[in-house]
Amino acid sequence: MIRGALASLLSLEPDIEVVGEAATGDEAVAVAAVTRPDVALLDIEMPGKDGITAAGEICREVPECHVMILTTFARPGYLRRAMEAGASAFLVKDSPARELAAAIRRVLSGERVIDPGLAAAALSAGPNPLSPREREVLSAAVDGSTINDIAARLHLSEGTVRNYLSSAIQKTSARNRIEAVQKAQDQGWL
Amino acid sequence: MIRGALASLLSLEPDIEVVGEAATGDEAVAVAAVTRPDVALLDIEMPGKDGITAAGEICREVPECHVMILTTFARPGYLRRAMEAGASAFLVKDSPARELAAAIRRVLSGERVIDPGLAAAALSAGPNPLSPREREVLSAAVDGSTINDIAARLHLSEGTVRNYLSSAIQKTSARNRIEAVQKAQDQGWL
DNA sequence: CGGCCCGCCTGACAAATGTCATCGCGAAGC
DNA sequence: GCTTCGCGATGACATTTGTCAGGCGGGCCG
Repeated sequence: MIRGALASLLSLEPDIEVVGEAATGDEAVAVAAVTRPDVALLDIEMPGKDGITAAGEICREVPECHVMILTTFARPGYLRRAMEAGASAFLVKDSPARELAAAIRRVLSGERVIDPGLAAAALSAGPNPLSPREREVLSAAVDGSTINDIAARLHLSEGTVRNYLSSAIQKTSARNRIEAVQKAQDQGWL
Repeated sequence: MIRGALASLLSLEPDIEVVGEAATGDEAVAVAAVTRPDVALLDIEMPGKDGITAAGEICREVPECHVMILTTFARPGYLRRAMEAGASAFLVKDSPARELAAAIRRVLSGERVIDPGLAAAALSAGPNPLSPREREVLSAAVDGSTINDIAARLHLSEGTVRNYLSSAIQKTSARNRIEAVQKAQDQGWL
């Protein structure tokens, strides 16, 4: 519904034409490859491939396309990863709707559009401190799995999983895995 | 942004006029009390007062107003509580945008609009099995607090908190508090 | 009025989780 | 070729968490 509503609204702008829509990340990449638009506007949380990896693929396969990220959550790590993937803009959904068309025009003219406060937060927070393995284990813990489940799923020993969780807990300065998961998600580290 | 976009879109319909917008639950109640609209369209997850209690208050204070809930999550418990609060419609955001105006017209003509599949799920799932105390404790556990934190915050003994959590875990047929919290939230029981 | 029942609270035990010290192994540097 | 360094893995210990078997105390029926 949201996507459709924004598309309708953007179509009303005289200088903007909506050439395609997609519900998933993979679909977005496929549609962009065919329609070769000037701008691709992506959400991050989507079924299937997430918006950031989709952004990377679109940048690679359709180099003339400016990729913009529009997301609900202003997480520093999201911004960082979006930029590394080659995005030209990073907008959060709580800015007024009028801004969207304006941002698209600015991106088309070659500018990069980023909320200054969020940029500062992303830089001051520093890069993701979690090692790949720690991220993997922490991600496997989000759904409330027990240590044994995680160990089985990742083909690790029980104790190993504990250590990774423990170090993730310390790096996030949390008191247990639940807080660690939440803080990591807040930062966009997963 | 979403609210603004939907408002713009609805304003384009010849027979619909948007008379007010609000960012929080309390604001929504206040605006409705002043503008006395035919229809109030509410989200559930909002800062401040949540949409369901706001719906109840609007129904009480502005009886001629039809309250509609538009939410991201199709949770049975949400639907149940919305209906108990007096809502006339329950829509999820993944239906197409065109449906929204149609649903508003149907509500105005006195119909109640509910997704049939969701209604079935809400009825077959039965009512919320958690006692008030269990809900309270489980809600206090969502942010990863330790048992001691919860006990202190709720002025209970440590062991008591454990028992409530334990029984909540069994009632949700989960394996630990994390799964219990997730399942309860899925059902809209918190 | 008395007993019964049920929701709420407390204490002891078992299992899981979190912490620490240590080891193995491959990559980077000399 | 060797050393050094750091990530990944393992095992033993303290703490937290989950389970269970009871204790009040207030409402409902006989």
